[in-house]
Amino acid sequence: MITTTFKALNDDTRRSIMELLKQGEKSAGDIAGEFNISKPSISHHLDLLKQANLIKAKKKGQYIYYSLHTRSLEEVFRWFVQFKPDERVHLRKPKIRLVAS
Amino acid sequence: MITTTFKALNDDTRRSIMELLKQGEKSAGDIAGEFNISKPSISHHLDLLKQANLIKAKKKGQYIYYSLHTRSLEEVFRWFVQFKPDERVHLRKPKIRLVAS
DNA sequence: TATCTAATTCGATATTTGTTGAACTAATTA
DNA sequence: TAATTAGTTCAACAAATATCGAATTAGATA
Repeated sequence: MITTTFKALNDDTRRSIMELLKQGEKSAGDIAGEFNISKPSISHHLDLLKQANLIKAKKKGQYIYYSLHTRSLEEVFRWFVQFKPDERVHLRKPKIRLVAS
Repeated sequence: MITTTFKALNDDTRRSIMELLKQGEKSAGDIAGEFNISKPSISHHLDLLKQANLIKAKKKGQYIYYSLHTRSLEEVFRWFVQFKPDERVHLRKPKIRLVAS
């Protein structure tokens, strides 16, 4: 649901979490350590991002590692494209591309 | 501010208004007529979209016409691109393009 | 001028959202 | 087994948000 995705992205902390995860997977505690916010609050943010399929969780022992899962970003991407009809946008990497400009 | 843009986009009615305006400029009353929501509420939504530079207003007599103003969509677009590094995305239409796939 | 229409602003309200400390679950370690 | 650690869930609360009817502003028209 695109509503869920937009809701998840409508928060500074959550967008920062996503940018943080560009570095690779991180445990919930590591993520919480980067913000001046309580762990329950971070846990809640992670839950909303997970609900929106923007991140995924993998449990390892007593740790839970979170990483980017940008599948649903494509959906939002597509939503934006409708407003920019004169621009060519590739959502998928083409097999062969020859571009001259 | 990207925060303002994400906030503006985080609402079904406002996203619908944007899609409606793809047809061209419409007066506030015309827009309100498309939704089962009071005019004050629509007026508020239009204000938030305007604050985010997603639409612009032009007064003509006693009417106010709203139309798309997708400049700030580019900013959000760019925000998304950072999460899709292996895909080529053109925000601007290139002068010449030869593509084979 | 008085009236009508288009749209916004105001004031109030119900709902949603972000936040916290405390309690809880599950895995590790002494 | 008892204690520790990582993380979530719970309950409560403050702030933000969407909504509405009423009041207000501004332009058009009789």
